[in-house]
Amino acid sequence: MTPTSSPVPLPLADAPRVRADAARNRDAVLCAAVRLVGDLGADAVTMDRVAAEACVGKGTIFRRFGSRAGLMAAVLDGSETGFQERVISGPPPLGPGADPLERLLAFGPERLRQNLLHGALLEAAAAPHGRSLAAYSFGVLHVRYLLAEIGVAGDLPLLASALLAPLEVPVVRAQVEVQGLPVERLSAAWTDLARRVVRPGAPRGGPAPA
Amino acid sequence: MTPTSSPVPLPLADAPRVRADAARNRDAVLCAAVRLVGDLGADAVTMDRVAAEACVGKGTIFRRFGSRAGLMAAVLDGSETGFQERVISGPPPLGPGADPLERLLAFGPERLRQNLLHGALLEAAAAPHGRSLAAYSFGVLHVRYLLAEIGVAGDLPLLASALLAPLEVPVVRAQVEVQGLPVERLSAAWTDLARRVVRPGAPRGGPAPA
DNA sequence: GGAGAAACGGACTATGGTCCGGGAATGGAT
DNA sequence: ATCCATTCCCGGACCATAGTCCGTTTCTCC
Repeated sequence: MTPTSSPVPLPLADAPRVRADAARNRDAVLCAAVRLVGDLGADAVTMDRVAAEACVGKGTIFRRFGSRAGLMAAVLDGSETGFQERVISGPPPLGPGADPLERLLAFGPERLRQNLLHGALLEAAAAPHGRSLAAYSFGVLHVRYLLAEIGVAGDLPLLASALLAPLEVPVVRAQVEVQGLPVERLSAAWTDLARRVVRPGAPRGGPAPA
Repeated sequence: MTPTSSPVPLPLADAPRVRADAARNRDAVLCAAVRLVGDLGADAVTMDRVAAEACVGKGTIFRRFGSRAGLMAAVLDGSETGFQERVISGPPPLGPGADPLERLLAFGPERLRQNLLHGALLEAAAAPHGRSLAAYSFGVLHVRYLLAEIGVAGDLPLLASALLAPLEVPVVRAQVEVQGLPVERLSAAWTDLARRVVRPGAPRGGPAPA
């Protein structure tokens, strides 16, 4: 797929040469982890199990992925990348081509669905305490861009973060799984929220801080 | 059962009589936990340490508090109760007596401060995955009430939850401790958010502007 | 004082994460 | 091509900690 004209995939400046066995093991571990997560669900997967499945020592996993969260983040990477691609270059209204407001109103429910779909995995991939940083910061960046495009004034980074916060996995999980609210209702409430935030009227909002 | 007219303070219908030693141990454990959390911080406190400090077996702690999170919730209880009292019956603008909007705008920053102050403890008190249910549902209830009082129309429970979500400990911790944003800026952004949400203009939402 | 129920406590298990001695891959020298 | 020195990696024993289990102890009520 990648149009690299070189035999080895992009040595990338002075990338410290990766030993062949290391790469092989990394792949084996990731592969085993993906399979196990698919079969048993993220929170039933233990590191020892992954190690055994990949025929690899436990230490190897931790050296390559740092922690359980790191491994889960790697497992998650595929679908998360797909999501980001759909946002960046997919068809409207999620992708470019639609009005920024439309794109925003499409983004929330889509992110919500994504969060519910991969809930366990996303939580497992969250750093010790906090959300999965990569996924989160992409969302903030995108929403912030859309808000600017729409012409919203104010502290855009924090406004974007505030719009994303109600979609966080623990929040929506509690609402859906504990309170039993239907997903459509969450979606509707979120778009309502977004419209309220975006709605013109300049409530105050000083000039955006640097 | 029969309304037992016993001399002990409020047996509460048919409360199963609590054995004296059980109560004593419970107190000892809680006391030790409070002290240790105060001295070392919530995440340096292990169950074994608490057990040793309270001169009690580890099993006893788990029987009484269910889990580490349960114990931490009990430790947290004091300050959380204090916070709720200030909201329910304290002086304005947080307490009753001020306009609902003023109360709302006071509530957010106060909750924010509370969350930053007891961040570690609040996270430790959160159930396996999710927020501390008691604190959260109180906040939702209160904000929901204020929104109704202000005359906001729409899905109030979810709107309230959406207003509270950006104040969640993991979110604000990341913003303050990782990104280094000043607390005042978070406060300002939240009140801006609240004003936007409350601002009249009926974007759509449900009918019944009460 | 005795019977029965409840609680105690610490050994035990499960799991994430660390450490370090042994060993293989790599690149250069012969 | 072979061999050697270096470097990095491997793997599983080891540790810390949350949570469970069950024989023993202690309380309560009659």
